[in-house]
Amino acid sequence: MAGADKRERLVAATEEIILRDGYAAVSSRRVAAAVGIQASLVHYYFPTLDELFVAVLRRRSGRAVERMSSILAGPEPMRAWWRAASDPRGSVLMTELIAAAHRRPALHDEVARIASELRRVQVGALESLLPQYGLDPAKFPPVFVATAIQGMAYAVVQDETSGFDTRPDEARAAIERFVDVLEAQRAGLTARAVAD
Amino acid sequence: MAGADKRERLVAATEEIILRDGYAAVSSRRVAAAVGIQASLVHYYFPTLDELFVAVLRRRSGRAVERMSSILAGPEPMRAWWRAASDPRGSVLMTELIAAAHRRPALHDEVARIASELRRVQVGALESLLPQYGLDPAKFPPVFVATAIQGMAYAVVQDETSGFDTRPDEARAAIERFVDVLEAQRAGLTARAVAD
DNA sequence: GTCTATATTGAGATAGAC
DNA sequence: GTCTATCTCAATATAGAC
Repeated sequence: MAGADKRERLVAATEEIILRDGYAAVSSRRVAAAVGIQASLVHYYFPTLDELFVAVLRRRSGRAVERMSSILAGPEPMRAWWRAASDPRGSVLMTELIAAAHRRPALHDEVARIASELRRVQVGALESLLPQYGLDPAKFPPVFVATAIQGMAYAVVQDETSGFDTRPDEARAAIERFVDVLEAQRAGLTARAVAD
Repeated sequence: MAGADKRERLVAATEEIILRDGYAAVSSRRVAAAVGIQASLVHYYFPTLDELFVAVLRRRSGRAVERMSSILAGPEPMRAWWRAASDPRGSVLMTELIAAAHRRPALHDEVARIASELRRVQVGALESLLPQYGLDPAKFPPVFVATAIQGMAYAVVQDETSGFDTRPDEARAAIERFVDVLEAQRAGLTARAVAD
């Protein structure tokens, strides 16, 4: 079988295990079983488990910075950002990878690099976007807004996927109504700016 | 040695291990070493590791609901809430326990119970508090506000403790300035209400 | 590339002496 | 309560045949 294909299947299987049972459930045996091969072959493709974890991260967030840039340059940046941030699979996976990075230096460095670049892109875009949304950057600086979006997405997804009875569906609905208001405000404000 | 004391020391040691290296680093051997006893004695006090994890949770959040109630009934509810939510130790510990609960049903049920009760108390208090802060519950319902506080605390603490270069210190400062504004608004509004 | 076999380490948990 | 000793299982990783 083609090596590239098997690599891909191993990474995909690992992602599924993480999503289903958490990062601590990942082992060469279990990944091998999911793909239908022997455990030692996992080590042929990924000599250490750390490299497998890093591959899972890269697969998910390889184009994360570019995607975030295009989201922020698109027609409804806030709505698109919220949608991307509150995607259950992506959010849960990142939470798990960050937790796993606790004891895996290679993974930690990679997560840190991506987190830093994403924040840089977000802050840069928000500097010009916030006034368009009618938000005063003196009151709500870019880092505040970025932290709020990311944090609320974490909280909602975690409660949803963990099955906590904290009314996360109501929270999600309220957040989306707020995004509606923001996008409507921006549409009004930018229309007026064009008219001037 | 007194049994209660040793139990307490085991739970405290487990908490330290979780905070330092994550929940996956907890093992009977490692906890025993931290306390200076044999691994088998850990199983004498906590027959299964699940019970040890639950004990860590109970120790931290045994009075969590009462504490949250008194925070919300205190003089500056938002400030106190933010301070409690953004405490690094508590936040990291809860994140790890929720992740560990992924594969530990007993722990999951206990976390879910506490999360649900906390949210109920928070929402109940916010119904009367939000107007005092000048926040329209139609725009920002209690579940929205509760999710925002908890989520932003998660995000800030995670970036701070993981050492991510996402400018979490600036985010924390901006959030605290916003809390200042909210508390000042409430002070003004409630003073006016008393004057009427 | 893929396998079998194995070295090594550590895990959770139990038995039984003291 | 606390220990030593041990069972059983699974982990990462490597060696070497094919």
